[in-house]
Amino acid sequence: MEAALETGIAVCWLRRDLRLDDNSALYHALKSGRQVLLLFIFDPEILETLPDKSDRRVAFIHRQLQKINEKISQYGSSLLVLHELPKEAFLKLLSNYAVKDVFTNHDYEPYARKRDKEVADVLAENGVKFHTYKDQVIFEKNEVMKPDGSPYTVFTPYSRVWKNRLHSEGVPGFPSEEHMEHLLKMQKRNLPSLEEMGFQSVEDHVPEADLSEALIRNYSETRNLPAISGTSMVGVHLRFGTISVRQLVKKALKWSEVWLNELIWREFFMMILWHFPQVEHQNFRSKYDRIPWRNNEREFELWTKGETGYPLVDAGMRQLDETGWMHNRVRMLVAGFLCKHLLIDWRWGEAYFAEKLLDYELASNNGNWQWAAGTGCDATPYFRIFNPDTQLKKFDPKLEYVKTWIPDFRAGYLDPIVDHQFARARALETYKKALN
DNA sequence: TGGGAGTTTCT
DNA sequence: GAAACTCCC
Repeated sequence: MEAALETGIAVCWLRRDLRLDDNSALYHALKSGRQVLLLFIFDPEILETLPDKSDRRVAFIHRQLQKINEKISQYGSSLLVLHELPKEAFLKLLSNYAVKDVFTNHDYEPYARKRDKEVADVLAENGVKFHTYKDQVIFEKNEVMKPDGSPYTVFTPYSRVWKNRLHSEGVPGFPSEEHMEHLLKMQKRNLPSLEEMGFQSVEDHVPEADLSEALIRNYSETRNLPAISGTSMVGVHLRFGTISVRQLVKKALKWSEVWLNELIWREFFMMILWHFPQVEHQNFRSKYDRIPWRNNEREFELWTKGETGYPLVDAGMRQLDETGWMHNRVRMLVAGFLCKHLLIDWRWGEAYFAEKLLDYELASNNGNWQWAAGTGCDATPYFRIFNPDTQLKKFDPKLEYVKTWIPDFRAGYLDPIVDHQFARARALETYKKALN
């Protein structure tokens, strides 16, 4: 390749693709003909929004970067980890290295789009080429659209087109792991410590993803039972890119249509956020702006603490607080309970989940909260209101899950903070009046 | 990827 | 009296 004759290096900027295998941007960087410097930037603008300085996600990222650094030291290279605003980090980088190209993978969130635009401008001003790639999804942006060119806002037709397109195109691979010899040779550097960045190291104990054939095949049967380990726990790994979504889709195609649909829901909500970035703060359906949320702070606090008096709701909220994870069936129940039984704005619940969930992902969290509140696209209708006791009988009849997270649970338990029948009637009345 | 309430049907 | 069905929210 001609580029190999020139002097100057390439930079591969990792963000939420923290892996060395099947990484699209890394693959293209390593094949560019230049030596590749691997870079990660801890963005203070993001870190300062995290209220908990023992945040498990920061610890998880830090640990993953250490693993990557260890791994590439075997190739005589090192990860460079900076802790400053990305724009400034790049200016510093350009003054220390003869950078000719920067490679990175697309990030679709509103803040990331703004950040990447700024970095692209800085690089352009300095004559550096900025190459960006699709990596975290199978189909992005405008790739799955209605025949008239507008974005889908209903899941089922979207998923149909998504699947057709996948079958005709297949799943691409980017075997970056086969080209590691093109990493820039340099002395191994240490990462800034968590403490230096204002955080504390914590046990993150992120569960390993279970990608076994048996689990994925049984997923459609076991996924609704919170007492069973019937879910794959891939959320956090997809969030930070420690697993390639392409590898997951290959397994889904072989073993489970239902599990594949969950992966498509993820892309559906990412597509929605791309085309309708205002949903980050606003109802997808503006008609729902008229709902007079009660927003009772005391009730919200009881909800967060898992003291609503409804066992399955409380067990879920306690699991979330203690582990940073909640079973999906229970997520739907607690979200519906907050919005409908308590008439608290979905944004409050969304913000709480964003703070607590290890697998927090803006597009999915927002999409699913708006789904539960009825304010979103393809959302659950306002009159569909979960009965927390019925859900308990259906999905945890032996109280196994409940007793795991509420060890002192007894038949009496707490008095419900609100009577189901009363709350149901109130929600129907409130929504109906607002939507008329 | 509901549930409540009323009605009919099965036992 | 439980289970199935139906209409409505």
